Amino acid sequence: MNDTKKSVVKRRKSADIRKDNLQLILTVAEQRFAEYGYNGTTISSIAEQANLPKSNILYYFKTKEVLYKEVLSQILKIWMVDMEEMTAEQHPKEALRHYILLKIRQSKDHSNASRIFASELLHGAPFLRDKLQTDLKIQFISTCQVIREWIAKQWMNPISPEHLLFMIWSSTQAYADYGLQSSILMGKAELDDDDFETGAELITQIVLRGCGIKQL
Amino acid sequence: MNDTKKSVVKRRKSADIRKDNLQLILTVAEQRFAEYGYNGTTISSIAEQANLPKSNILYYFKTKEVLYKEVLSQILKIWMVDMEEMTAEQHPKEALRHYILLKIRQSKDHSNASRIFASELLHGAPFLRDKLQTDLKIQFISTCQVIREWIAKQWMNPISPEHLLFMIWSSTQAYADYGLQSSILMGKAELDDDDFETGAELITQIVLRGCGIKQL
DNA sequence: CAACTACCTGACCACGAAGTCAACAAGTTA
DNA sequence: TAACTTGTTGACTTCGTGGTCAGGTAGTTG
Repeated sequence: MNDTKKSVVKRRKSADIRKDNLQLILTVAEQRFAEYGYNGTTISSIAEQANLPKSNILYYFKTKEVLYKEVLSQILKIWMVDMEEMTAEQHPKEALRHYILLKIRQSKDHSNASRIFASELLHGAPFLRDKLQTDLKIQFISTCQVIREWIAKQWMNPISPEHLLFMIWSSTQAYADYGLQSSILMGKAELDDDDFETGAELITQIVLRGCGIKQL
Repeated sequence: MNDTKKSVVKRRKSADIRKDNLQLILTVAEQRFAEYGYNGTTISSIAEQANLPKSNILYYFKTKEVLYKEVLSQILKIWMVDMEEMTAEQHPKEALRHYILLKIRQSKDHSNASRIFASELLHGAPFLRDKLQTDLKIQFISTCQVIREWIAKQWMNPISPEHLLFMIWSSTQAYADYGLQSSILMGKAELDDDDFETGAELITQIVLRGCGIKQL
C-alpha cells in the first residue's frame, strides 16, 4: 500500500507532471490576478506562491499574457453557463429564482473568477472583447427573447429584458466584487453563508415582485 | 480686448499656475487610472496626455501613490453625498426614487470616479479601507436605520436594509462599471442618455414594487 | 542501456518606470 | 532692479520585471 503510493508520488509520469503543474499554476495565477489585477501581478509572485521557480512558470506558459488569457478563457464559460438554462417554457418564477441562486453561488464559489471578469470589463475588456461580441452576445439576445416571451404570455410585466438582466447580473455579481466592502460595512471579517443566502433571497423577492410575477 | 486676454494668458500668477496645473493633472490622472488601473498607469502616460514633462508631474505630486490617493480622496465624498439626503420622514417612494436617479447620474457623469472606486474595492481597497471603516460605515448604518423606520411605519415590506442598499448600489454602479459590456451586448458604441434613463426607471420600478412600496 | 524527449532551473539580459537632481526660467516683492 | 520664491525640465540613477538561454536532470521508448 504504502509502497504503491510512494512510487506513485516519486515516479510521476510526464503527462501527470504536466497536468498537475498546469493546474497548480492556473489556480495560483487566478488567485493573484483576482487580488492584484493583471499589471499588479508578477510572475515571480505566482512562482513563489506555487513553490516553483519563475523559469518553470515560463516553461509552461511562454508569456504572462498567455497565462492570463488561459485563466480568462475558463471564466467566460463559467459566467455564461447558467443563463442557458432559462427557457420560455419555464415559468419565470422558477427560472429567475433558480438563475439568481446560481449566480450568487458563483460569486461565492468562484469569487476569484468573478472578480477577474469584473476587472476585465472595468478596464475595457481588452482581452475579452471578441468573446463578448460573439458568444456572450448570442446568449444574451436569446435570453432577452425568452424574457420577451414571458412578457407576451403575461407571466410578468412588460419591462426591458436587457436592463433586467443587467440588474440581476450586477446585484448578484456584487457579492463577489464588493463582498469586501459589504463585510466591512457589516462589521465582519468576510461574508458568511447566511449573507449569501439572505442576499439571494432578497434579490429574488425584489426581482419577482418587481417584475409583477405572481409568487404564491 | 485681445490685449487683456493675451496678458492673462501670458502672465499668470504663481497661484493660478499652481491651481491650474494641479487641476489638469488630477483630471488626466483620473482618466488614466480609471482606464488602466493603478499599476497599469504610468506617470509618463499622464504627463504625455497632460502635455507636461514627467518631472513636472513629480514636482506637484511627490510620488505616484500620493497622486493616486489625492484622486481617490475626492471619490468617496462624491460616492457618499447622495445617501445623506434620505431621511425617515420622507416617504421611501420619493426618497428611493430620487436616490436611484442620483446614483445613475453619478455613473454617467462621474464614470471615471465610479470605476476607480470599483476597482479599488475589487482589489481589497488597500488605500480606502480606513475611510470605509469609518466615514462610509457611519453613513451606512444611519441609512439602514432610516430604512428600518420606514419598515416600522409599514411604508414598505420588512427586508434587510443592508442587502437592499447593496442591491441598489450595485445595480446603479453597474452603469459605470459595466457600461462597456452593456453597450457591446446592445450593439452600440456606448450607452446613451436613454439607456441611463431606462435603467434608472427600471431599477426604481423593480425596487419600489419589490419592496412593496405603494406607488401612485 | 542508449538515444531521445520532456521537464527543470539559475544566471543573465534588456527595458521601462519611478523617482532624483541640478541648473535654469519665470514670477514676486522689497 | 536685486534678492527671493516658485515653477520647469532633461539627464541621470535605481530597481523590478518579463523574458531568454544553456546546461542540467528525470522520465520514456526502442
